[in-house]
Amino acid sequence: MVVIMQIKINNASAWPAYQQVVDQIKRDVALGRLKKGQQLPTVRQLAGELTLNPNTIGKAYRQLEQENIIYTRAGAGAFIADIDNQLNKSVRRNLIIDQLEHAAVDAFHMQITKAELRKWFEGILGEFNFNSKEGTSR
Amino acid sequence: MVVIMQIKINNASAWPAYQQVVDQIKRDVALGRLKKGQQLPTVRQLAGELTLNPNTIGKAYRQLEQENIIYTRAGAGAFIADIDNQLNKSVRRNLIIDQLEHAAVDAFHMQITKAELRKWFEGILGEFNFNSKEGTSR
Amino acid sequence: MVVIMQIKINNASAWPAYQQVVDQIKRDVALGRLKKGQQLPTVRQLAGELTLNPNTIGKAYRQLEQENIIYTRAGAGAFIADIDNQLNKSVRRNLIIDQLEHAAVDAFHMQITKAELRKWFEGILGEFNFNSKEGTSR
Amino acid sequence: MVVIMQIKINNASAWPAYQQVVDQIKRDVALGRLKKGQQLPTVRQLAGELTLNPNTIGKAYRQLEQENIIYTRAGAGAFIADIDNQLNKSVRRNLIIDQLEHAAVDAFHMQITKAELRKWFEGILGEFNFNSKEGTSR
DNA sequence: GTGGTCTAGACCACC
DNA sequence: GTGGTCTAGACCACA
Repeated sequence: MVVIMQIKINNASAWPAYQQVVDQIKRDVALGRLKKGQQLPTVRQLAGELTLNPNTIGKAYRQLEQENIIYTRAGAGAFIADIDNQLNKSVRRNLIIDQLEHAAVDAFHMQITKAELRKWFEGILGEFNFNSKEGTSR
Repeated sequence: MVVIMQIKINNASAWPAYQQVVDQIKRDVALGRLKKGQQLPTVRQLAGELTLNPNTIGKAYRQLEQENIIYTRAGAGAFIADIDNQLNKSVRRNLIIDQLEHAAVDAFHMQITKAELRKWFEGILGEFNFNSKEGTSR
Repeated sequence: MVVIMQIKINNASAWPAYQQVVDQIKRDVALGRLKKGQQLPTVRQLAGELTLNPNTIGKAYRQLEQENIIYTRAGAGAFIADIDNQLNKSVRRNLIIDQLEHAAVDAFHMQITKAELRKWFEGILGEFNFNSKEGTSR
Repeated sequence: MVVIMQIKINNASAWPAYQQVVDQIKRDVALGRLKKGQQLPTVRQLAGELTLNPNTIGKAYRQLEQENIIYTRAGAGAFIADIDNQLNKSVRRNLIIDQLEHAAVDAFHMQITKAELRKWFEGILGEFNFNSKEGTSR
């Protein structure tokens, strides 16, 4: 009943392990691999698979809960939540724009052309089934 | 001869101070506000302006030097370097794509449409004088 | 003879399921929807309706009995009790004041005006048939 | 330079220790005892005073940061943030109303009169300097 | 069984 | 010095 996750932890990464878990679960939700109501692996189970401490997974789940990506019920498990993150929109909008600008700055310093960067960007957008007035446009 | 920097540090930001300095200098280079050969403020001078510890500025300059954004000459100061970051292109390519994807994931969770995200992205690209039209500028 | 309950369990809520059952029954008594002597559904019956574990309902009933909101008769069922919670009044007084103060603190951090908060409070009081006019009703 | 806190932890309470720390700091901010920019005690210092583990205090500080009550800077300390919690307003509005209603339900079961409950409520409001169009009205 | 809390003690990045 | 991350292992409430 529990989903099989395809999470990989890079110990050499500058990002903390719990953050990598958060990011990859958010990504899986965005890509449609995880859907509303699905149960996530238990804390202990995922900790075992990734050879991390259960506390570390617990921290990741707590952060996901706070972002309304999942909800957790002690004694029951952790589940993908319904999407309702209209909140904080103004704050997060800036975060997203910051990320895009940051990527553009780095691209400049690598002498990447706008055309190339655009191509990468469109490639990523293509992977998502956005809540799109664009419906079947791809 | 020394450039006047327009750097602002946000103490409440999640990013460490030295990282904010690095990012804003990289951004100014990318936007053309800082050009090859221009001298940066001394560590102590900039530390004074931003009311930061000189160690913090020193760390920022060291990172910029490592990324070949600036070069430092003992007894002379720090200067904007010529662009030659062809080096670890494949590594950085992935970093940029990661950033773009990360932004897209966050956008999904905010229920932002592809069209809107594309608009933001183009807006950012518009600010830069990218190599596309300046292929020979170095 | 058995009352039809209008209880809803929110799985995504931070409150445990048994607590939600307790709260809603207490609320229904306070609002006059449930009256002295009325029989509650059996544990199994309510568990079935709410798709919860009978243990969970059992725990809720046990807590309600302990608070003298209901009484249970072996072989007969659970019934709404007469009000006689004069007992640990001083203890509970503090609990209520704590709740009110907690709400006020949260309201402050949301920059809600006193007038607005007062309006909400009066709105809630209006729903109840308090003892003020029913002094002799028991 | 660091504020002296008047926090007390009740080990017998049903509330976890870290939650009690969060609540009391929020309360002190709301009551005006802690003001924008003030530095909080260090994690280790407060942990020592309350004979709790530094991790427990760290958890409390992290939660306060997420609620935008404070901001923390590794290597510098934790500070009271500027108020800007306009976000989540609709969500939190319901939380506050839930708390008020909960208190009213409990008061009913204690046979407290509306007048008495109102008196308590006004007593609490009196302690706060709300961002009030009521200015000096008290 | 589940997740949540807490402790003890380690190591790291940042200032 | 600061806070942040992580581990190991304990205990608790909930389902």
